[in-house]
Amino acid sequence: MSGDLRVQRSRTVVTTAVLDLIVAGGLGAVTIDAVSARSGVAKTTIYRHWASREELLTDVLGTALPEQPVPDTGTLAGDVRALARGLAAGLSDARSAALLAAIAFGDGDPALDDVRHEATRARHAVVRTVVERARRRGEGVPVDGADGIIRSIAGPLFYRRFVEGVAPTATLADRAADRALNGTAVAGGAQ
Amino acid sequence: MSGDLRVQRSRTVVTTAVLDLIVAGGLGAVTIDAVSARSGVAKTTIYRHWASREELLTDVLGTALPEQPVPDTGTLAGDVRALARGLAAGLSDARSAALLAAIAFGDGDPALDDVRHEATRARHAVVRTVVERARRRGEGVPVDGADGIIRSIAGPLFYRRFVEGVAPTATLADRAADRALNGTAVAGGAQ
DNA sequence: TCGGAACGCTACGATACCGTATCGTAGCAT
DNA sequence: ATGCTACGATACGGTATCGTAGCGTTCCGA
Repeated sequence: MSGDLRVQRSRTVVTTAVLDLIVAGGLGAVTIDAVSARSGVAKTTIYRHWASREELLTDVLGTALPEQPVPDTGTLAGDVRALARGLAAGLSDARSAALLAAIAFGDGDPALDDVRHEATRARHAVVRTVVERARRRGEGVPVDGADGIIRSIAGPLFYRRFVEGVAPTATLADRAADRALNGTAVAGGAQ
Repeated sequence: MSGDLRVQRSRTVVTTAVLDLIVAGGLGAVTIDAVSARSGVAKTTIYRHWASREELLTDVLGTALPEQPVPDTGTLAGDVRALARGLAAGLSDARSAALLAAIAFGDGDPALDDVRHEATRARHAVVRTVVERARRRGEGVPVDGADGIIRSIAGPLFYRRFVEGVAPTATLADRAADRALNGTAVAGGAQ
């Protein structure tokens, strides 16, 4: 019924070009003309598949970030450290770092806020899972819970990457994980 | 020699308009036409004082952030907590928050990198001063030093404000300060 | 094979922005 | 009072962007 290879090809090629442009120059670099030039797909064809630039960006931002595997090391400390290292690795890769920046900060266009927030929420869900599991095991958890851990990990790593302009190392990730768990009182556990 | 009130007035009115626009819509909202419309100063006059949009933004970003007072509570913990609370307060004010975002993240235009980095360095200097003073007192200091503290404070607070979209509270600041100092091994102190 | 769908190309109209030119007006200093 | 300087208004050339129209070409599917 709808197995036209041309359609599939156009969509994937355009999507890839959008990601490339985000990596190269952020969301602002994603103009339809630039996408057309980079992908080799005619501008008219792009508009045949997406009604507007906003819809194209929404589509890409909502689907481009791969599923985050949930670590299961047996302890909250181990899981949190794994998550921190995973994020540091992601931020060290130009492609995923640019995508994370686009999702986390946007470009000031409120039209993308919904997708961005949804994608952010999905990223955070992994941490919530890990914390919830630790609670069920009876482990102690920081008083500010998963949100506190999220900010204590993503905060410093994002700051390193996007303000200081340097890719965070595994050592930095470990320090962030360390602080996330040991910096404030724990509660709810058998300690 | 150069006490023309008209010049002074034009410059201040334009500068204020630029700040207003940054608050309202980020660096991207600062177009010369918008500045002219908002300030009531003719576009030609703006160009008589600043050679280009870039020069105008450089000027404003370089001078708009007020000097940060250096806390001196007698202990590193007290000083760090004061700094964290100060930053949280700054991020809770729409005006300074927008300015901090502009300085920290920019808008992708590399032409502003120099000012932004210089302004960031100036902000960080306060933390370095506090840490250096603690070292001279013989206090223990986290192994990753002032940079680690900076990231552990600014990271979570920035994340709260610019990713989660919520103004950080004093409680959040205290937790960040707590984690910044207690999360990782200390060194150099008499303990 | 052949009809319809998808595609590419080019050219638009409509904005928005930068930075400049022109020209007349208003205010400052002396 | 008068000359110099700053200012305002308007218009302009140039570029970039969005999104659309027209038209011919290519390819998929039945």
